[in-house]
Amino acid sequence: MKTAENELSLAKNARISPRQRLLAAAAELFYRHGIRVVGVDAIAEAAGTNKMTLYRHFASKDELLAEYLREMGKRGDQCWGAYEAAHPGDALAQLRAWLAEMADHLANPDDRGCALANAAVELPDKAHPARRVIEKLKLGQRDRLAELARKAGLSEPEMLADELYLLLEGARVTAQSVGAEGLGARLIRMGEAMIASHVSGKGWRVSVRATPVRAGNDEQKS
Amino acid sequence: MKTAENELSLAKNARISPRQRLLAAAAELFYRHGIRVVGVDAIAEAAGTNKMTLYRHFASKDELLAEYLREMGKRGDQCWGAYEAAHPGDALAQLRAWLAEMADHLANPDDRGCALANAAVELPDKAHPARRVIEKLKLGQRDRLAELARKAGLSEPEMLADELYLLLEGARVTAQSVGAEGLGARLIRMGEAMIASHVSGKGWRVSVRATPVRAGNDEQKS
DNA sequence: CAGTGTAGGTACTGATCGGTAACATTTTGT
DNA sequence: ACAAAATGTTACCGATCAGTACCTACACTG
Repeated sequence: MKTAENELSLAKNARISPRQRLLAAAAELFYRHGIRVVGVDAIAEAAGTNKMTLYRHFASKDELLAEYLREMGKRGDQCWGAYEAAHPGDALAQLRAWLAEMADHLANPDDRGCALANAAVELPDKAHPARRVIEKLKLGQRDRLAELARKAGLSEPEMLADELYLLLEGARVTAQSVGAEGLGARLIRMGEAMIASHVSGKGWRVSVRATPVRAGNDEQKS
Repeated sequence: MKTAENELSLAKNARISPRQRLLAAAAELFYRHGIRVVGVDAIAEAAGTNKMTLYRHFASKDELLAEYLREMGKRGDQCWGAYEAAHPGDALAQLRAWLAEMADHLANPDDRGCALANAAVELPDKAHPARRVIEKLKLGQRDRLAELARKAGLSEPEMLADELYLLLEGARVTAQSVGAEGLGARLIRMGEAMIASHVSGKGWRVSVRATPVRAGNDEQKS
């Protein structure tokens, strides 16, 4: 169904290597429908090719999955690069840009949360090779946050990174299970408060001014 | 493997109705291994019965799944009852007991996070009947938090409930994707700080003291 | 032109899935 | 004791799964 646009976007017509088409199709399907529910046939068909070509480029579905996860990690890295480009040298602004974009993602009804976290939920076997990829990438994301917090001169950067990270993960998973009603605004408010509590002084023992206190309109959309 | 105890706990020997045995087995397997990966045959076998009996009690796997989710909701309710019993009338203590127990769950290596959230991740189709169950139960949990916060006389109880809820969800999902290393302590620290910021005054514009002021036994169990 | 490697296509394996039919057996209520 | 209900057993259905064998078509390189 609706293969029309897919045919145009990533079918063989385009001069893109089958491998990349397969990866793009796998990313789309894995993220949208889940890992276990998507079969290799469906991926090959969505990529405008067939199963044999898939198995010529990837040793197994698990390896394709690992590649997909690595790709998602790279995609996240590119986002960080964009923040760096938008606010060169201003680590704090980059951090806040990240927060704003994450809140934006929440509002998107097509968003299915974090691909890595979802994959971890679908792969309970901790010995699964993809789990190592997930762990590495997730720790990398947290380290990015910590590095940014450190560059911004915030106190206890690792602690702040953990706080922001937990907050974001909670928001993303909550958006999936109960919906994203006004969650973006709440995420920003809480995240800004966390950042503010680390601007100076140490730890939580500091007065926190979250959002501009203007009462009344705390539910504004992005 | 290790069917010995299972045989004793939920096989037909025990005078438990097949329906309850099936539900218990489904809960165990769904939670431990995931929803899509566990087949009805495996559930029936783990319950010491067979597929036909399963289908005589549940119209479909989806309905069994919905019942399983409702059961998890009930189980959570019983926890709340325990907090109420442990700290009768003291809503704040109940809230903190909840936080401590959640932190405890994180440390358990067998913990697989929130069954409802995991199910939501495995069921991307928002029209799936189980999604309504998940949403209702999740909102119920949040409302419990808000009610407790209100009873404890904390400011902006709904806001605090959201904060604690996001924090907990983030911690649980993070424990699954990257591990629970020292996460329980961090959860308690952040949660206590959130609660403290609502003890008086309104919103974030209040001085926050993270760790409970009364030094000594802030780690007390339920 | 010949040779080589990549891609597409078809058909297959063996296993498992959710769900059902038909029948035998056990438990239960009275 | 007897009938009715609940449970157990086996076999089956159509669909789908991950993965493979085998062959053909094309494009590039010499």
